[in-house]
Amino acid sequence: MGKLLEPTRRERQREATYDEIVRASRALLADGAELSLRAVAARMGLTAPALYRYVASYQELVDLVAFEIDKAATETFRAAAEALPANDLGGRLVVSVTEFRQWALGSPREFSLVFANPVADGSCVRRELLTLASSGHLFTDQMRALWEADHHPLPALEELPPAVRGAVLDPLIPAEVDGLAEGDRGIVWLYMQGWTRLYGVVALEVFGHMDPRVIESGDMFVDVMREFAPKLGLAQDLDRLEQLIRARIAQGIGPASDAEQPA
Amino acid sequence: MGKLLEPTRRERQREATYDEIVRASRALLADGAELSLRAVAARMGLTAPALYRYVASYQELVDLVAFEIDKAATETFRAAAEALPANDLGGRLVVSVTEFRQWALGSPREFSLVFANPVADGSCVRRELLTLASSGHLFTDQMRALWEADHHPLPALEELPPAVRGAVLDPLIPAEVDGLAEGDRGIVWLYMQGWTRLYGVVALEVFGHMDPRVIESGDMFVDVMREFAPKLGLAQDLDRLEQLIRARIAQGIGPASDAEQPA
DNA sequence: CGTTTACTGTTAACGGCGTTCACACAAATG
DNA sequence: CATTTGTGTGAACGCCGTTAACAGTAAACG
Repeated sequence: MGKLLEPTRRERQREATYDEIVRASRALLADGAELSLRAVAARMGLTAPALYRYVASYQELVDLVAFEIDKAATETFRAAAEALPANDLGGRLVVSVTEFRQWALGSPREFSLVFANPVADGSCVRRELLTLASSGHLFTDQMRALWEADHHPLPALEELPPAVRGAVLDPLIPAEVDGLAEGDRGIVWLYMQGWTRLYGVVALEVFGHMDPRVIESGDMFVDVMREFAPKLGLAQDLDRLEQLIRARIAQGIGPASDAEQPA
Repeated sequence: MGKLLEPTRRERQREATYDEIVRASRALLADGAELSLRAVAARMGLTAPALYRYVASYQELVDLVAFEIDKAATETFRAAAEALPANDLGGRLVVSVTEFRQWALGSPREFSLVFANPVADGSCVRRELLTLASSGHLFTDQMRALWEADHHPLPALEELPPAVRGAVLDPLIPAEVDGLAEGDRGIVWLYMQGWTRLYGVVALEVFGHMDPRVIESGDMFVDVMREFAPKLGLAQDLDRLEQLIRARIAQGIGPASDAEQPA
């Protein structure tokens, strides 16, 4: 395995084709069309069977596209955070998850692809996708930075149920735990709790199983954030954080208004 | 429109066919197969176009089946509640939602059909479905009974954000608010909060976007319940309620073990 | 250099899907 | 009785994922 350098011409070409597959797929979704092998192929100017040189099945295409969509969306969440001062870690986290919500509401098909795509049994490969989710890493990194700055109280390991203790010691979720003392692994449980709360509101809102007026105002989202933030040592910041959320919500749904580089 | 009595022979026949459509659809899902017009028709011994005499489109079939599945599942949630004394309203609620979780984990396709089926724009018809959800009515009825028994504190109307105030005064969710003073409409906001929390854990678990060990143990579900129960005046009952949850979880996934009448 | 190999694309075809249309037949209606 | 209404069929259209056999072109090798 000694070909680290110099990707051959063919390899570059192949990589470019993968990129084009992803671009065509995203364009399809953005146009409101269904994601299908045939449609992607047609958009690329080739026939459906050709795509089988790159993905083994439709599901694999979905996984590929979902991964890349999550990755690209995460960059917008990160950008939103970086509009705030580097020392406002609470604000950065809150702004990122709010951007996540706005993205989800504006891109429901994409959200479903990434986050409502049953991982079911797919034992090996799809489990990795869970651990590799870009957005997950962003949020957990932000939560960790927050804790390392103020060392707010964490759930104690010995208070956690056995299964949770096992899960936080050997995490299967997208979280970086290197250099984290075992005694501080309670923070991983906070990751999971936070993600559960966040996912709940956003999924419910995206699927429309909630009063439209509450979706439109974002009040349930704010409510969930206010309830969870104190666990991250942000109790005294609640009102300011709510203002940050509402300011972003007021800008409307979808990407903040910054487009992507076309080429 | 004066034919209230005596459903004609044809009407009875038609109703029976609808029943058979639902039965065939549920059998299909239970067999792990996909729900499709052709498969349902084949299972009934007829051809696909014939189904268009009963549903206008595939989506309408899905809506019909989803509604009936929710209705049937709700009866098992209710049955679980009624295994407890009539005065243990907190226990009944907790046991019902636990049954809901176990059902969801054991019937992921059915859960997705009912609760992850984007309601999106379908302005008129599908909105009604939201309001008619049987499970929703069960849970909100139980929460209301709980409040009427002990009058635990409710969020005050004037503290609620304007959009929420509007939503609780004229609710679009499956909740019975007749005979509920306007000043007590804060309970509707509790409905929404509770449903959001519950939906979050369960959907995340069903879609597998959570550490499998935490799903298996049910610890996140327990955590969410413990966090929310105090809002229903159940703070002093937490440990007992957790025992109820864990007892049911220990019985395993799926319907408690009581089958349905084969007819 | 030429030859062989590997890669990338094609066309044709299979079975399945939702959906439409023209048509046949039985049952209720007058 | 004749007529309308309801309920089914068969054929067809255009999608879909997927497979198989085949062509051409670029890289790799002797």
